[in-house]
Amino acid sequence: MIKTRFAPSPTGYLHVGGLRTALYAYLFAKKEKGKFILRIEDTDQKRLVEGAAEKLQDTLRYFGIEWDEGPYFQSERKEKYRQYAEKLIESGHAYRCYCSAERLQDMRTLQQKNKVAPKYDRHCYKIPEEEKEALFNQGKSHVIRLLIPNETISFQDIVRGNLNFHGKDLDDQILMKSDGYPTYHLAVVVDDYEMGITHVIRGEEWLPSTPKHILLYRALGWDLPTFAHLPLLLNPDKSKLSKRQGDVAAEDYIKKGYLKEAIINFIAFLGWNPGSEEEFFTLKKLQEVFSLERVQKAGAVFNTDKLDWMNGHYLRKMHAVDLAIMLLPKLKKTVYFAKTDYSTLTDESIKSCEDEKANNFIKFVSCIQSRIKTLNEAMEQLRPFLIDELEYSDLFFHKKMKVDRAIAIMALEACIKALEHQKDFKNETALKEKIVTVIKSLGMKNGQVMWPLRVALSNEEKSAGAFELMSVMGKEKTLKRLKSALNWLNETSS
RNA sequence: GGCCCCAUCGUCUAACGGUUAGGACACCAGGUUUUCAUCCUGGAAAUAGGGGUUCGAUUCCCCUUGGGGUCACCA
Repeated sequence: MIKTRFAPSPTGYLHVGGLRTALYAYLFAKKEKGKFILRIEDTDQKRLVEGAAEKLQDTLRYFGIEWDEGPYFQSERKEKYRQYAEKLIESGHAYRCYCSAERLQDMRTLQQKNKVAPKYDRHCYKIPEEEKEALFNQGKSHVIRLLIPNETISFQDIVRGNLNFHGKDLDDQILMKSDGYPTYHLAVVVDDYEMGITHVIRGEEWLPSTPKHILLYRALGWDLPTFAHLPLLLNPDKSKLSKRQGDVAAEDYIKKGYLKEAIINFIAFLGWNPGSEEEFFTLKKLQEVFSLERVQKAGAVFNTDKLDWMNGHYLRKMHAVDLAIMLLPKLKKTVYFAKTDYSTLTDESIKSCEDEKANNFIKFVSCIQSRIKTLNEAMEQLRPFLIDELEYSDLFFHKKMKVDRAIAIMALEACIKALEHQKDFKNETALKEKIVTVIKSLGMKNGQVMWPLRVALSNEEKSAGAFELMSVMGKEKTLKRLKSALNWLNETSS
């Protein structure tokens, strides 16, 4: 049976690169009707972050990536690694090293000065047996190192094909640290073997250490799993995706108002494609079509332009009621929302379209639905519906549409005049007719009236349409807003 | 620096020896919506360079160049 795993170390948050690795490992397991397990690699006591393991699990679950087994914690399996390490010493594949950090540092400095690859000089391997025994009996603090044989190491990788390394280029890797914890290299091999992992799916940054793992499998007499090293996610400058150049935590994108469906869909396509021109895939559909053979070799720049577009698509496809329910808790966290008429809304009232308030709210949401790329944008565009006073800005002026202060003032004055005689504000068609007359009588272009009008009503670059806004707000509020916009235009002219 | 990996429009990618090198995002232009957005139509935009192999190379091989990863008692 196919079995994959995701094995993050709990250092704080789930990296988007990690999310993609987890996704691919999960999708592959599901596609092959196998199992996906979660293992927490917490062997570095110095880097442990409180609560990180729980957060990691929450985030994975949020995205719908559920594991069939685990989470296993490596810190709870210490004894196991120790036993295998001892076994490796007995079979001559590993040895104890008593070198101090200072000696190692000096050695490396010298090597770097001489421009040779920094590598352990096997000092402790070469010392006489009696001396080794004496050191051991003294109980001197030590590590256990893998004795790298001088031979070629070859293996197959699903995405990269046949790969060759040579032992002479490899360092005698530390397997057990002096604190009794294993290093990643020992722990990953032992666990992948004991947990029956058939496919090791991980990032390309692990490629250089894979030969060491192969050596361990061989020394322990175990069959090799299949390896698949995934291409890296990149910064715009093509370096490995890093915190420095943007948000890298999966939660950051949730916070920014991206839907999990969009994030999953987007990230699945960074390094993989289905071979067709279809591009919208749910997690479920991905489970049916994913294959490691179609994984890209080259790294992919994490460019969120496409994520924006994709998120907009998912947002537009949502039912307005669902979107409204999704937006409500976010609105409740803002400072202004509590002061509005809508502060008493609840999920239930929206869901059942209980009263006028709920219905209005849903209407607001559907007005802006086609104009938003993220939930955070939705919050911006909802403001003009909810609050009374807008704080205007130079948004009124639009070069391309030839709207300057004078034009805006003229347009708004005429609109106010025309609308003052309008009784029925519910009827958008009637409102439209009124404004058309205004445009004609002024002899202006459509945009020269429509732009300042919509800005006066919404104060947003993108927002619900002018007629939608007027009909939702009603006469009194519409005129009040237009007048205050006119005031602003007059007052700020100088 | 040693070792390793990679290389198609700005970005994500398709084309597993024969295509006018396709799609998507972003960008630009036009249309619909008498506005912004949505939506529709169109446009500009790529096989890093040089050698082979072949009747024919984006595709296979080699070299160069470029980029990246990795070389810890971190994962």
